[in-house]
Amino acid sequence: MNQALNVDELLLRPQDRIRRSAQHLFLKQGYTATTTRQIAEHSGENLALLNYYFGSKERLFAQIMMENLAVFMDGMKTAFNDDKTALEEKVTLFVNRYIDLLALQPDLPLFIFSSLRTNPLKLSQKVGARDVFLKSHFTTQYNAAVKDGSISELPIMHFVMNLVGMTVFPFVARPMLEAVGNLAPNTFDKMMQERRALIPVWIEALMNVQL
Amino acid sequence: MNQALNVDELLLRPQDRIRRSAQHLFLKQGYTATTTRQIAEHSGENLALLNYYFGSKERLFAQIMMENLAVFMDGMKTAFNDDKTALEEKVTLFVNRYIDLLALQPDLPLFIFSSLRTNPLKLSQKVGARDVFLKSHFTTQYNAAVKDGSISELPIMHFVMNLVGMTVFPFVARPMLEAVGNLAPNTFDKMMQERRALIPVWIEALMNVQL
DNA sequence: GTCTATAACGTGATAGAC
DNA sequence: GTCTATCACGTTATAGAC
Repeated sequence: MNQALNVDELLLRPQDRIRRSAQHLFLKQGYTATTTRQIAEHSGENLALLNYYFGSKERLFAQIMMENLAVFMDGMKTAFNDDKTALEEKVTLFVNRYIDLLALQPDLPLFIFSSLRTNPLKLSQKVGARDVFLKSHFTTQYNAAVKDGSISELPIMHFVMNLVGMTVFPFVARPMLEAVGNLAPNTFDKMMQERRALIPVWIEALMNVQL
Repeated sequence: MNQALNVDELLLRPQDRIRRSAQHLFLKQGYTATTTRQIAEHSGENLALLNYYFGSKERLFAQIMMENLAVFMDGMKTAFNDDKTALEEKVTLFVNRYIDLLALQPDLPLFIFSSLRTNPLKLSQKVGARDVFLKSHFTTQYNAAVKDGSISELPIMHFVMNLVGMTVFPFVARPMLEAVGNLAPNTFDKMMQERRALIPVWIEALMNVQL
């Protein structure tokens, strides 16, 4: 009974263990600060298998990077493309989905933004990202609401900056926020739970501000 | 007249040129991705001088890091500690100051947040950061305004998350925002200029939201 | 597929001449 | 103070045995 491995662990192939360790280390430390030796040791696999399965460190990173970008984008996709929900419901869906995701993967946003800065995506991949948002049901609804005057006139990108900023930014700036606010260990997580209810109310207020 | 160096450049000592190049490269690439050889070459100085003047790459980085953290914090300090201005004016000061700063140094926030994640500051330095905010005139004003009911009741850290999120976050997420919004090259900068006037109005609306 | 051993190179740092 | 030359080591990647 001192068997530490569970069924999942036993079923994992070497390439999956390597991928999982790469995911963990790249997100925590970034590309250059993570060595192939660290990944091999952390995964319990042989160093040479990394190149056998993935070709190179760079190709392994690209795979991890794209998987995570897809996960990050998927939060937008599912919240913004349901054509049965109203604008306000989509905002609530978005906020809850991202706070769920980032509670489990708090390093995800900083990893994505850092990686995008040094390693900008090719146009083809950007186009995917663009369609997820600009061609979403959300965008259609938003622009229609502006036009019929039910919300104030404001370019949708300002709206997105506010929504994503209020939801995602705290996870990026967490150490600084905890320092300047002298927050106790659990306080940050509690505040993010409070923000599930707060952000939608704030966003609605912003949509009605007279500019 | 084909002399490219100006007076400033001529007056710079070797240690200053190294520091300046380190500043440039560390902010763009981060600690591990920047080599001492890159810094030496970029500065036009000899590689050995880096260790002669700064002891090690790590000590050079610590110096750059603390200078930049001080610059970043100073934006908060000056905006929040003038005891002659009202709450709303302090918000406007804060927004303008950070948009000015980050227009010149767009990589600063990502550098700070990445560095703080992997290299958390010691308590003594955090205490400095804490006092800058928690003991500021702004905090006193805010808490008084909550108490007398002139703004809605909300822990000040939620307020800060919103203010800093709306102002600083776009610079962190810029590549992603440009991709999802399909923004033309100059559009981002124009939007940030628009936000100088928008954010204070939004913040005031948030302060009056009934929760 | 998996391993050991090693190649080929880049890194931070320093000894020692000037 | 400034330079060249070099050390000692860690890095990614691969050849070749099993």
